[in-house]
Amino acid sequence: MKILAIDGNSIMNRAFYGIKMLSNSKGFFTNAITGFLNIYTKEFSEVKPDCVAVAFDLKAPTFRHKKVASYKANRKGMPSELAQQMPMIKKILKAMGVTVIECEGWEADDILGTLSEAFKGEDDECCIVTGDRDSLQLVSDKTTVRLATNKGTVIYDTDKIREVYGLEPSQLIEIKALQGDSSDNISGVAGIGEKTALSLIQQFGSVDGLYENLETASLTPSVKAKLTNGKDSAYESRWLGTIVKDAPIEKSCCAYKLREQDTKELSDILSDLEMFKLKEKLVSDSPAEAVAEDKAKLSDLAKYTVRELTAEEVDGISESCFIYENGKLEVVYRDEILVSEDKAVILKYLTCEGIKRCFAAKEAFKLCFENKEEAKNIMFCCDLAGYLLNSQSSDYTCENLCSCYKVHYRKDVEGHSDIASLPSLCERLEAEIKLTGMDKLLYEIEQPLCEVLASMEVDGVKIDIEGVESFGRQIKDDIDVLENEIYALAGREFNISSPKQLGVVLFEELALPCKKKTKSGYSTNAEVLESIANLHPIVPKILEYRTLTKLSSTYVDGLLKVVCDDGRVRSVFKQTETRTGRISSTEPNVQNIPVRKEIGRNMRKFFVADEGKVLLDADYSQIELRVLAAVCGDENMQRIFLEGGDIHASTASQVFDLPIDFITPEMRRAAKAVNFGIIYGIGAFSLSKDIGVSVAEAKKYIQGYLDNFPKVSEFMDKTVEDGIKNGYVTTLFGRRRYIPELLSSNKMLQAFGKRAAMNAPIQGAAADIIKIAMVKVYRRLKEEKLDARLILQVHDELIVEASESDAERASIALSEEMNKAVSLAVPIPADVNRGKSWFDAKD
DNA sequence: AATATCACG
DNA sequence: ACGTACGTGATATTT
Repeated sequence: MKILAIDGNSIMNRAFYGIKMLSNSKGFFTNAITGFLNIYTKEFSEVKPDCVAVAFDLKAPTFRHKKVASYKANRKGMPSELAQQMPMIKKILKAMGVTVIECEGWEADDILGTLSEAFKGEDDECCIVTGDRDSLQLVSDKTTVRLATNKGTVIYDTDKIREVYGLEPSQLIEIKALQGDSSDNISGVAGIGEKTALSLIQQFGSVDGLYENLETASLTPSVKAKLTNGKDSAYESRWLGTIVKDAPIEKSCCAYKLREQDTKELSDILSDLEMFKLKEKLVSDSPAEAVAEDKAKLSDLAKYTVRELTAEEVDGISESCFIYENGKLEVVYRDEILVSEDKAVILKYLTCEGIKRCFAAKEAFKLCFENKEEAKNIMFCCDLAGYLLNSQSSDYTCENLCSCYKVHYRKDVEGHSDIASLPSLCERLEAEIKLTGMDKLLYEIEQPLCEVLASMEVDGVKIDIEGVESFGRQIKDDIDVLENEIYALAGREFNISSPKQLGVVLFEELALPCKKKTKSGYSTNAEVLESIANLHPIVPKILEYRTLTKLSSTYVDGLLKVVCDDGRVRSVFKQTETRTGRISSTEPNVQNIPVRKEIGRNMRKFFVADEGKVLLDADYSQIELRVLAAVCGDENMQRIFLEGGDIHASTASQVFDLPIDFITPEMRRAAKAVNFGIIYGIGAFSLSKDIGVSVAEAKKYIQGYLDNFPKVSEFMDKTVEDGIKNGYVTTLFGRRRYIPELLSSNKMLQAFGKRAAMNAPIQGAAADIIKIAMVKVYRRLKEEKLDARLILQVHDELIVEASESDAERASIALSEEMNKAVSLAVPIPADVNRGKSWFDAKD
């Protein structure tokens, strides 16, 4: 009989620290479980054992055992992120049919020792899997130890031990007796370390042998003295370090045979933990039960037939779900799955009166717009619902949502699993949305917005390609010149874009002071370079080189790569990407086109209006601060906005207690930095860095600010408190953000969680507001039948392309709808400008 | 695939 | 003693 005996605590520990933190939507950590099961399956398939046991330490021993005293004394409580995973892994193992052994008063390695002793018969074999070198003493011709290390498993048999230590496995105990082991609270002999212990045992064979010959041995007087003094301790350590081999556990192999897997239980636990990859791996490992299970379930389920959708029957479809992707439409209606790749049929379906639920509606909206039609009666979007329910996830596929919300994923319907599962998934998500009070958010904001985004994506924005090309040529010439100047100043050629090579040139060859390091070397970011810019002429050149290459590769080349044949770029606006509720933009990202620096701002000259049209640019001013003033209820802060003054100057005036005319630009800058800092969950250190004052000074500013606006302080405290209590924080409009980091035992993560908790209701509410504004603007422009369309969104800024004749009315519509998007305790004015290019339309 | 950097709100 | 503001996406280099 061959047994696989695993040290559960040790492997969980190794997995926990070896794998980056993973947590599911509920904030439950799963990294140790994942790591453990990966190691388990790998070892199982390599060892091919007849039976398996996983041993765990059990706390709170009720009767005396030699190690009990030291056990508690020297072991720090494991972090809560790991502790919470321990009961789960035991449950999972039990469901897998694996024997879990826990024995009060004995540690896991004692259990392993006992098992290795029990499996010493002629045909027996014991493979121990652990991360703890202690267990190496158990190695014999019947027992191997498979040591889990950072670099994979290392197998120790008797020969390997001899090779590595030059000792027999059992002599490892003797080493420990002399050397000790601080992690196990074993003292050993004071002053004897690894080297000495090894040479002594190699020479004398054992602790006994050593002390018997101590008088006559040729040892240095100091070592002799240490040994004499530490004799008692050596024997005690030897006793403590010896792994027990007679723990009171079941010793017959029958007890450790794999039992039948409880597939349902296992699959439920893993779904609950949202560990879908592992579920697939483990559950499909026992096909017999899984298939039987699926068959049983199948008989209760609707049997779908699949056929082509015809144009004639479309109008008769009263209530259905659909998925439209890659030109293919799938509809589930009653007990049929209807498919079509015929554009006319698809359009007829999307524009018909029937009520529709769907997955990823944007593509369908786009198809309609491209054909001058409008999709009708799309009542529910699964992906958007899933996003609202948990914005942390990165995967809103049908299959994943089914797993998260325990909806049976219909793998049985060949090639149409997603659509076959959609009706149940919709039902489940609708209930969940209602339960969480996010109905309005979904039905009045996100879903209508989806159509707006589709329209923006279809329209795109016109690019002055020749303008970009000529700007690019100009920049590339400048880069060439700079490159040569830099090589000349450095005295050699190197890759300026490589932070690694640049670091060597600056901080070694030119011996400039290195201010900061990254984990792989010198930090060479702009902040560091600016601080040493006046120490060597090469540094400003490098900064300029960076600015220009960024412009050239990301903006000039990057933009030219994505313009369509008609000279417009069509960014993808992603609606389920950010954790705060903002939308994001890709291919190209139109939300980070340069504006702050003059040279970069030129790029905006090439985002232009089509012939006969103009661009209208409307942006909210200080929307986030206004949201803060409104939600925290601080009348003092609200009054500043109601009076319509300069918010930064006014806060400066209040915080420094000076009339507004006495506020210097310097003071205003400081107040502005504090205002931003407050929104981000401020820290004195960062503020001090930002405005260049001492940390103490920064602290005073923050304190002064919070004293002046006490409700801001209260609001932040309350938000964090709610976040800890509920696991999530919400915006004014009910949007949630789950923040599992708040419950972390890692101080850094927890601090991050607090900042995120303070920021999310502000950034999130601002995102909600502009989304509402977008829907309103979109509807208003349509209602007034204006030749004007929303084409871009940059978080607090909307850009409309309008015909010259309708520009004035569109401009009014834009400003009115943005101003009255929501009604808060403070106004939210939007400033509108117009021009032939984005550059011109800014102020 | 990860890291460093830098563009935006 | 340590790290140090929130949220994104694209690019080049290095592993």
